[in-house]
Amino acid sequence: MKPSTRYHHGDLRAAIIRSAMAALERDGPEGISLRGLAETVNVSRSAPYSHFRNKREVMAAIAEIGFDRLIDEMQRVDGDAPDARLCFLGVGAGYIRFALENPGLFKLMFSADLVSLRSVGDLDQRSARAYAVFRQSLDAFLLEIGRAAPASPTLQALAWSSVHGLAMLLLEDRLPGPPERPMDLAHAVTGMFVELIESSAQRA
Amino acid sequence: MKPSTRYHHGDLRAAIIRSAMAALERDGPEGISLRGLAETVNVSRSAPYSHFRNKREVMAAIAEIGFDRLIDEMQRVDGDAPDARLCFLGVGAGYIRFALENPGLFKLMFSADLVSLRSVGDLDQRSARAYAVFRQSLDAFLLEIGRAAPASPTLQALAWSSVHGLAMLLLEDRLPGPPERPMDLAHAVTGMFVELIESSAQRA
DNA sequence: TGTACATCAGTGAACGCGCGTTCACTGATGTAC
DNA sequence: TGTACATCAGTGAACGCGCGTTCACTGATGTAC
Repeated sequence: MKPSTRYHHGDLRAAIIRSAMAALERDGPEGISLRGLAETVNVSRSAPYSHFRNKREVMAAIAEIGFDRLIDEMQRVDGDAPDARLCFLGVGAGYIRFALENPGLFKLMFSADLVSLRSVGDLDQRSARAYAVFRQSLDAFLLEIGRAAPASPTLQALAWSSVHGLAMLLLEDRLPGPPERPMDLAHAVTGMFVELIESSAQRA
Repeated sequence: MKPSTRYHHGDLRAAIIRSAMAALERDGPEGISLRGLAETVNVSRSAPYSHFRNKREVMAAIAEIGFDRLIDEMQRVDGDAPDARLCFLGVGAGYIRFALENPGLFKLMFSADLVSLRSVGDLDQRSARAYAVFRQSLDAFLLEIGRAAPASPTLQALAWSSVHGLAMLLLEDRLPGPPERPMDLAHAVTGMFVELIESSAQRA
């Protein structure tokens, strides 16, 4: 049985996406080429065009999966306690862990040049869902500590920016004195954010 | 007088950098090519190699200038009061303003793929200086409100991440419900960060 | 159960493009005498 | 002041590369009769 000799691949679409994911982590978002993907999957250069209209569609498909995985990673709470505080900490840490473990994918997802959300409905929707997960866990935490429940747009932006910024800086190695255990820093930073919110809530 | 016909350009190095800056904001970091720069400056394709060893050196030179400008922008404090709190707010807002006004340059400066800091001594040094400006204004602010003066690595990372993350999300248009006046959000977010620190300081 | 046929995933060659970089060269400049 | 010459910024052609995409095609598949 030589599956690589078959005329019809079987599930080329899935194979291309799988290969694209691998290339993404190997060479980064810029390193992906349809020709390269086709070669990896042992298929002619034009074969991918039976499943995708163009390169942008492939990139969008990958980014879509990326947002699903990001959601999974955020919801994989560390502890098991249904404590809103721990839950929010888990979401924040999950966000950063996802970025560190899938740097290429993360960069792709958050690069306007590479994937323009607005043009692809499904992608836009999934990115919104990822954001909703983050926002809801923030709101639940606020509620738990007795503070004005739906976070203001400003607080939302501050919380999201903190996690996203730290992920970005760690990824691009732009943090002065880069930590040898990045996730330790991630936990420390999210922990400090939570403490700041808590102490400010006690005043209100 | 036809300066474009001269055999020797005069100051090709500066002209290339200037042209690169323009291309950066027009097409983004990926859109820059040495050939394109040469063409813009009306010079042969190989001419740039009299001033730069390769493309990486051009990118590094631009990024270097970028960090200098970032420092200027951070130090262009809004008010005139030598108030450490206002100063820190100005630094944070300056950081985000710089990113919004020079998106291509900002992305280049913080992209590990495009410019590897570690390999270029001068660049590394200037990026460190930019970070120092930020850290010092944070420390001054902490001092002013009577809190443990040199910020812990965790607090440094949180502060830097907040500003950087917000800049990045605004730049890549990844903030849900993108604000029509981004700098208003920038001021609100930095303002909230400062308030959180102040209220937590009152407890200690 | 057997055969004609429509479908469409995959082929292979080609189009046209832009890129970084090298190399032998040329011509302007300014310095030493 | 005038001239020989070293220097080196800039030329132009070429090398070799990888890319996205198109197009007429072929061969496997499965359905209708």
